[in-house]
Amino acid sequence: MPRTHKRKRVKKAVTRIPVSGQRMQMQDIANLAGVSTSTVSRALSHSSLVNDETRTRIAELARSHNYSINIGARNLRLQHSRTVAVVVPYDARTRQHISDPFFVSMLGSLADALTAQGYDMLLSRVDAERLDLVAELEASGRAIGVILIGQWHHHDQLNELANRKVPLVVWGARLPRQTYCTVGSDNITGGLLATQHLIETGRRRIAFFGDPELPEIGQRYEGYQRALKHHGIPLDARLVVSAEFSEGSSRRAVDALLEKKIAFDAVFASSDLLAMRAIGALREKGLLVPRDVGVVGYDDIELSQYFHPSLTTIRQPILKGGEALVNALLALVANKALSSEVLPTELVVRESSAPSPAPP
Amino acid sequence: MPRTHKRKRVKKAVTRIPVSGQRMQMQDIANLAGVSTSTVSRALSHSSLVNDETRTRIAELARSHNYSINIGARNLRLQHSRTVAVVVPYDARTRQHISDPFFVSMLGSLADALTAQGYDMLLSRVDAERLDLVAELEASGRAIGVILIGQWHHHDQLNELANRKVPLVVWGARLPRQTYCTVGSDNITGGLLATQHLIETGRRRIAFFGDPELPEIGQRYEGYQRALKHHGIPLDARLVVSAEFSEGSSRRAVDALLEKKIAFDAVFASSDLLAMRAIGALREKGLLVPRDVGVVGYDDIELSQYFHPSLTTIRQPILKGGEALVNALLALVANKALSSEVLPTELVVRESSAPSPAPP
DNA sequence: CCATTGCTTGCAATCGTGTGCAACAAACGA
DNA sequence: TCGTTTGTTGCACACGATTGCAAGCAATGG
Repeated sequence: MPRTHKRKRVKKAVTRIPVSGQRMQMQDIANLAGVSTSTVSRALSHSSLVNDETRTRIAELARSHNYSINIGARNLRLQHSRTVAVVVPYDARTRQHISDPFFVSMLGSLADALTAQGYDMLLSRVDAERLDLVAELEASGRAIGVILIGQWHHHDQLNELANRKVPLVVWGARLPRQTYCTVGSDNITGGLLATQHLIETGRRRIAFFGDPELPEIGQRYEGYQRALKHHGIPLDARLVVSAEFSEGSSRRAVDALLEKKIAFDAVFASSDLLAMRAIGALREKGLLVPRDVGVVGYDDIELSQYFHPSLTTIRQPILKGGEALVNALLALVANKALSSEVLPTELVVRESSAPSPAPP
Repeated sequence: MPRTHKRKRVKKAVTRIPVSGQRMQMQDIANLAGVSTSTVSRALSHSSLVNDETRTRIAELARSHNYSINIGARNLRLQHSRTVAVVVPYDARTRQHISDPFFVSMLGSLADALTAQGYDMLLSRVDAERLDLVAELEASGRAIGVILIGQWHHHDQLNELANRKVPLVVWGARLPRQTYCTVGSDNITGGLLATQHLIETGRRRIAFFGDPELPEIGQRYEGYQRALKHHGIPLDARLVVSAEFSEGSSRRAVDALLEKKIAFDAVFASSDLLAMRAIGALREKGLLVPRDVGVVGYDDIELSQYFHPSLTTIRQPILKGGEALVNALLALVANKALSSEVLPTELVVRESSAPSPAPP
């Protein structure tokens, strides 16, 4: 025998009484206007199915009672949303914050680009070792897709995410055997320009600060190598110091070179932050920039021009980068064809690389 | 005669067939487990109403099919959400970005504090002249409340928002006749400490860079005044230069003082960014810091210690600030009693304020 | 005068999840 | 044997919006 239920609930009375302090909803506007919620819905979405007079009356009521449509309910019904997740991976061991000014500028650029297209931005910090968690952001409907700032060491994890069809776009380097979409700048050319510039200002012993294991840094290192080769300067592996983004590593890098008495007359630092710290460490050791050591950074963060000496650096197109990331993600979500994008970089010459006097 | 509808839709078949590529939902898990969605819902929310064996089986199924619950639907049903909006006002005329490193660090701190409490963070940029728009974030259900970074000139608008019962917490100064809740640092003491320190290092002609019309800056200026008074130094209004946050204003401030031949031997800049730019401008004019001019900044952003000369500054407790903002907002949303909070500030002495040699 | 057309509007179902109540089964006590 | 208790599960409705279809009304044409 099938189960039977005796209880029959009475349909909720249509006339919702708007309690003071309660959130206004469509039914309330409908009551005020003497129409149904259908009409209110259509009026507010500019449907042509509503009489002009009715539409303006409803719009006026909605505004004067500062009613805003409930986004959650709307998203549920429409089966989509206009929220994009932006994820900044962090290192759980060091509890390192969103700190590098370059990433921060990128955040601002993304906020602009998303706002311009009418999207909301959900900002998330995720443990770099648990990048698989970003899938949850999309699967739970929090966001239609994910923009990841920085690929770090996690090429494989990212490939796996892409294979699982997680809508994902990454700021970083384009690598071989890559199934996810990246937007980034031309790191090889950037590294080449920086190194070439130091060579042209008379330097020969150019140190490289940065971790070439990171894809973007690796490509800058590639450019560094090419420039050396092109000018017939032998690569000295001892000049390559794997400084990380963390505090103090620039100092350790400088110390290491000096302690081992490895001569150098220039530093190509793989970020402006590293460059600035390196300049500080050099100064502590009595070495002046650019007199004793020429320095070129990377990113062209805002402070580079106010630093002393002002910093020669490679500018990454941040504004374009943000826009490109957003466009790529939206294309991906819409199932449109898309390919990874590489944006141009540019050398910005300032004081920190001024030519050194010719050796005696 | 009442309307009648002939059409009667057939109830949707209970057995949803999970199409490949379609998003997994609760009904699919229910089918797989051979139970109803009610049981799945209860199992996933750890209700004690579900048999242990059933619960683990369902949990296992959900995990292995990487199902995540639809947050939107859940929020709609539960009438709440766990998303907090963080708003960074911007100046529409200058299109100025989220640029001041201090605000950025605050963003990171907020992200940490929110994540720690299990909240999502919606990051929004809003035209500073249209702060009323932040109400929409809450009214539309996007967020349960708003954390605003910086009150700028908009005390009245913020009061109005609070009067409209918009759940809102602001990073900034506590002002008289304020109906909204603020969290901020002790700007008066900060200004006092900075100025006192410059006086103690032998300076008498101390310029103030910043716009005292802004509440926080105004309080720092108040501290500046008190320190001067306490040491019997007359206030010279010509030394107060209303530099803004925007680029180039520090340079203009320095130029203005020099052109009018107003003597000064120190600068108290109301932010580290201003201080760094001021030092750059001074150097261009041949004035050395700290030899000719002692400089103290405000905020203690990360780069201050790497700057040359390293920057004496007033440290604001950013980590505590982020936590306090989040706690205040959650208390506000829960209708708990809460009051504005003032956090302690601290003088950090570095090179830029080293004592000048005694005058001959 | 009635059929047709065009313009507006409302009914009811729907999106995916949570929960009060009812129902069923098993265990228990009298 | 039968009522009661305890533990587990399902039905049906609700959350606040959108929309296909049907229906009402006025204007129009034959």
